[in-house]
Amino acid sequence: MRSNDGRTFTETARRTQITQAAIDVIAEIGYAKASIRKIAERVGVAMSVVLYHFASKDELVQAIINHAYREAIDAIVPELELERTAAGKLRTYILANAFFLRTHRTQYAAVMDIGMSYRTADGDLVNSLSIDPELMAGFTKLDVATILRQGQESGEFCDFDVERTATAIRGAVINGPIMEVMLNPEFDLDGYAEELVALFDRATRRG
Amino acid sequence: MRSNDGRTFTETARRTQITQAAIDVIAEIGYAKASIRKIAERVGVAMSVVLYHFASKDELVQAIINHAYREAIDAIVPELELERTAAGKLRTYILANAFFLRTHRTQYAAVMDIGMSYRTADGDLVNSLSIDPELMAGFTKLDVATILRQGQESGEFCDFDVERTATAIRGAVINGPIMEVMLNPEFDLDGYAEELVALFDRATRRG
Amino acid sequence: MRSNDGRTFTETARRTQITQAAIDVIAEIGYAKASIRKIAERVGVAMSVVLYHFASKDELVQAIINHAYREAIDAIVPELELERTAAGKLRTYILANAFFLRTHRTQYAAVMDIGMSYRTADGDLVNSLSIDPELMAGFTKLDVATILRQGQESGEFCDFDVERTATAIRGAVINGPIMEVMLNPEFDLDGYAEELVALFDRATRRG
Amino acid sequence: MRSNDGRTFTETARRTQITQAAIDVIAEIGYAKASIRKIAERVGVAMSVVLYHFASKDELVQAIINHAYREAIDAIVPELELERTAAGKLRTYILANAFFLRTHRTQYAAVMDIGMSYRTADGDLVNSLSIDPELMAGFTKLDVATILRQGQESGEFCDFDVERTATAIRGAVINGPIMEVMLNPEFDLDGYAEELVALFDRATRRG
DNA sequence: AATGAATGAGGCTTCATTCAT
DNA sequence: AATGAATGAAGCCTCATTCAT
Repeated sequence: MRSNDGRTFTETARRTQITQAAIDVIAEIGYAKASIRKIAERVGVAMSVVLYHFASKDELVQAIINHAYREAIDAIVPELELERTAAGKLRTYILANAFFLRTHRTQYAAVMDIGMSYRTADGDLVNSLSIDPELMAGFTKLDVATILRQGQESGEFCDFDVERTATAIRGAVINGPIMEVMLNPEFDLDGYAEELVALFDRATRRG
Repeated sequence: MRSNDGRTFTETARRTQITQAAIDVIAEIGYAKASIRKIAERVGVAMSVVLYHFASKDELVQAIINHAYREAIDAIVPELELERTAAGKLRTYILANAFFLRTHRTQYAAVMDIGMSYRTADGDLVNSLSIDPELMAGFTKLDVATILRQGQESGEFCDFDVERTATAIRGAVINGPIMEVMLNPEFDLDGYAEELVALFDRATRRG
Repeated sequence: MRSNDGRTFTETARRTQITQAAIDVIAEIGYAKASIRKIAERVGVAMSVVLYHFASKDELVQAIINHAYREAIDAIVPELELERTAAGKLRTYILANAFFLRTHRTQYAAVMDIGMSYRTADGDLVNSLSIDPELMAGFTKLDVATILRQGQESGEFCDFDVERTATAIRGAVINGPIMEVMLNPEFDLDGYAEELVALFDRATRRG
Repeated sequence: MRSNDGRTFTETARRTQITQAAIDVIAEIGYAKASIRKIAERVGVAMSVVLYHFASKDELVQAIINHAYREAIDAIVPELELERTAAGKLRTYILANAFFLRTHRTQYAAVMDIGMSYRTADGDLVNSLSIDPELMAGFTKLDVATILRQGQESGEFCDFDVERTATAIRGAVINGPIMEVMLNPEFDLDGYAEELVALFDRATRRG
């Protein structure tokens, strides 16, 4: 019996299960120490089972990344599309990211860790890992630069460099709190998000 | 002939040399693949020389962190102390950090990588690594929260939560561009810094 | 419907198909790397199909050997039987072997590779693999020693030790060119065979 | 304390010891099953010791090949150089090879096995393994084609194709008996060699 | 102060084989 | 007749660390 991708139902289930376990393990002990053996132990199967379902550790990492991106897109993009104004979208972008980060802490941590640690055999960084192309479409909709551009075109936002400001927002909305949360799990993400909404409203609104 | 810490000059020189080599290697191939042997090769000595000077890899990592922090403090704190106003200090904080990041890219990359990857044998994160206590003093002076607090007390800055805003600024000034620079070495840090100065001026100034 | 050995036609066909695929794969990547999975992929079936038809890898190897020997016997023995004189048989032995080697290069390569590489779990060499007894009869007819003996009895050949000379001829006719052909696929087997015919004629003829 | 090649005496001794053990193990159980672990066990050290002295299994294989070739050259070439006539050299070539094969059975077997079994990661055969260039000189002197050419030029030998006849001689002198000896360790190599001397004398001499 | 040698633990991966369907 | 899933054993290799010199 086969589902899509030419994969059995069992196969799909196992892959998901392993991917989730991998995320948990990486979040807990870090990518560097998250061996295939430990991931298998978390699932409760032999190590070779993991390699039966994922041809290599690289392929598992890729699955994790795709899984995480897909969930983020599924959680955040619909929220964004409820908003009409750029200001509303920016506000939602910040709040939805914070909410997602709070509810998917381990996933975020795992992806960030992979992002810093993972290198191919050649030593290249992770963006060489091919992201599932169909994700790319949704991915673009997650891009805050698009929101900023819309806001400038509509006259809602004041004058600033879109790309650079987008980097700044990503830094404040994503990269900063990730670190914070890793070091201090008590960090109040929702309060932080509200502060950010106000901050970037002051920083972007016209007049 | 002995310098401080009961270390001879030679000893101190070798330690610095090894620390630098380690930083370069980590920045180049990532912490995960930066073995003691490769670091030793970069210096041009036998692997055991590294372990002669650093009792364990943990101790070397600690030295790297202290080295990096010390250089950052030495580079940025004096700049900050030239400024009187909180707005001036915030501006300088942003610009000096950007300049330091540009001139110490490998160091930054190495520290970030360690920050995400490094765990003690127990699985604890890197902040469990004891930071040289004498650094702590200077370290506090690097804290942007202090600047923000001063600005609110002096009435230069508008009303916002100091700690949260500090996290946001660190995210935009440090965490964000680090990622950006690692993935795209051409990223224009100076232009980015100028944009940030304007952005956070709009976001923090009273009125 | 059953053919001999209590095997259905389908069964026999699959076995032949798998045996052939195995030969090709072994010739291509070597016995050491020719895993059951790769052989199954060549056939286009699941790995377990191979083990459904051959109880173990040992059994598959045995089938390969028998298959190869049978083909060699079928190709060469009839040629030999057309000849009456020992000299004619020797000549034919050399030419037919060369022709067979040229047209069954992969098979030869596979069998040679197995001959050197294959050991049972106990470490024993391949001749411990039971050769299909019915092959033995034909096999004897392939033996050059028989030809030499006939030639000495008939007075065609001069005086030499039969067994030793047979080993020499096999070395020059089979073992040598196999190596040569593996390392240099352009090697002109037919020209070589003609040279051998002349050489062993000079070496064996009376007077 | 260092000997040539920038290697310690201990290092050189260990390398030799490991190379010898590897040859024995390969001859005994075949290259395919001769794992680094088993070789280490034969020496009586930990597996990682082997990899401390040889960066990879490839490097060990290369050392084995070079070792075997060097010994063959050292044993046979001086014998050849004592002879003046081509016929004498051919006779010596055959006898010296047989003697060497008898006294270095395991080495021969190991090299042959590697020759058939060894593939690089790309699947290429062993001649891609770089042979120590300084060996090449002596190696050429081992080539029977050179002897045949000399014999034709001097008029000792009759007319035949040099390259093809050389292949035939190698087949009868080396490849054939190797197989024979592997399958039947009692095979009388010296008797065989004498037969070969006579055989190839008949086959090559003028008139 | 430096270093060569050795080692055990662990990492990823391949493989033949078993079993339920 | 075929196959997907699972698995343990083994393979090569990297690494931090210890020790004698």
